[in-house]
Amino acid sequence: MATRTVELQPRETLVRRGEWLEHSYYLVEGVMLRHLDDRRGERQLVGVNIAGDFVDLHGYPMKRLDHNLGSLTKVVLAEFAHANLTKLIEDHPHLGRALWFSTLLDAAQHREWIFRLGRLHAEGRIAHLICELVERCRMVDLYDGRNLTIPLLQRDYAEACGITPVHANRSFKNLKERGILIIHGEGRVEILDEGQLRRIAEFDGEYLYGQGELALGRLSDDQSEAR
Amino acid sequence: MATRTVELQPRETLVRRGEWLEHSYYLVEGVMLRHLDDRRGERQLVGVNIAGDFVDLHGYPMKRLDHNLGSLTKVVLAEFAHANLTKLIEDHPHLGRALWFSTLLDAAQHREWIFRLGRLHAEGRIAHLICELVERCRMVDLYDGRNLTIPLLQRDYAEACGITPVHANRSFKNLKERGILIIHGEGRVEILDEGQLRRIAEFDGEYLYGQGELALGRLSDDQSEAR
DNA sequence: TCCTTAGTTAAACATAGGTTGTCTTGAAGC
DNA sequence: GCTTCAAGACAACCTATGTTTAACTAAGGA
Repeated sequence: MATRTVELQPRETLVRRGEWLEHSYYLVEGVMLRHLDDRRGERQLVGVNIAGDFVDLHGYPMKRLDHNLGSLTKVVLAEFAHANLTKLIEDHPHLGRALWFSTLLDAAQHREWIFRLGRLHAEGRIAHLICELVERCRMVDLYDGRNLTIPLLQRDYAEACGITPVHANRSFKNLKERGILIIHGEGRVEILDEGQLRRIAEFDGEYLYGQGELALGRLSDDQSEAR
Repeated sequence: MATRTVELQPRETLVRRGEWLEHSYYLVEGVMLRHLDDRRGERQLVGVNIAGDFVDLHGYPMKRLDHNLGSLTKVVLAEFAHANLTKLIEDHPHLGRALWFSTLLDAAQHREWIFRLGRLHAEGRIAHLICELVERCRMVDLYDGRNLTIPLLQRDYAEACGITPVHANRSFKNLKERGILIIHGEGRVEILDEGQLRRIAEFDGEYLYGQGELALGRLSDDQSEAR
């Protein structure tokens, strides 16, 4: 059903805030970042997408995006025309609900990001973000049990956590001294003590709705579940 | 189509995180708050709902909520059974998209809350929240051009903005001294200089999708728009 | 080899915001 | 009338985080 495949180099922009859309994109491979900019041009990340995410499906009912969307790594995207989605949903209402559900996962993640920024200190915020990414990578078999291989720079962690790069650096240093994790070059993060990591993050992965739901990645398995 | 009407007294809980749901509620009158709790029981607000909002429609595709939902004021709710929504959507796919859209408005607001917490200082955060509430009240004719009449306490502003009540108090004092707004008792906020308020909030109301969209409040007007 | 650049590390200092405690006010109850 | 309580105001002090600047490292190009 995809109309075509699109590829982006690292750190390219796919959609800008306010743009009107007639297609949505499914992320086949790579990592993408969603962000808002403040008046001085500083970015606030509002989401990270990995392979298997429908990155701007909300652009289908909303018709334009309220944030910017770009690649972190080299990415491969499958493009879907909104007109085709409309037809699909009218023919298969349960698929419509599955797509709806997948956009609500974003909202649930957003709420957890609000919690992270509002209630946690720098180390907890970084820990929480890493817990989320580990958990989501685990769900799609991109986690080897020890290394998170999403090539975010310390600057990116700072932009996600509402802190400065300098302070992100201080925090990573503390986390390393406490034996919790080590950030290596090229953005590889080695998790040494996931239990403690989750504790300081006050992390509870329920909001990722990992089990028994209409997860998009397993769409084909659960048509029986619908209705 | 509503199965029944539900009323709550101020500061009562309607749904708790993790609860399984078979109904969703449309807020007919009053104000509701959505929040997550940290380990010590401190609350982080993740949303404010006013009359005209479908407060937990995302509980329909998701089947359970990842956050708590309660009343701020006395509220009147209309209850909709999920089974009825399913039938409605299958019979009227464009209504399905309108409902989907309304849950995506939440997500857009969440993103702006992330921005607020990540990029703004205390005064800007409070200003941003007030701008959002003013704008949303204006959209449903609940704003008189000068007074925001949502009875949030300074404590509530603090819980929404990720600061302490003491610091919220300091910030309100500064905003008053700068001639921007005055918070009166019982949560009435008098806006003195909306232009400056929006400036320090870096506020741009685009994300509320106020015009020309499938706003739920005008569902009946725009069936022509659908499809 | 040298230079450049991006990313990171680090120290010194400045400030926003947290914490604690005290005081005032007004409403609710007796 | 008196208490009690919640909300708010405000001051003193402390800590987390921001800011600035500079140094260090690794990769890549000339």
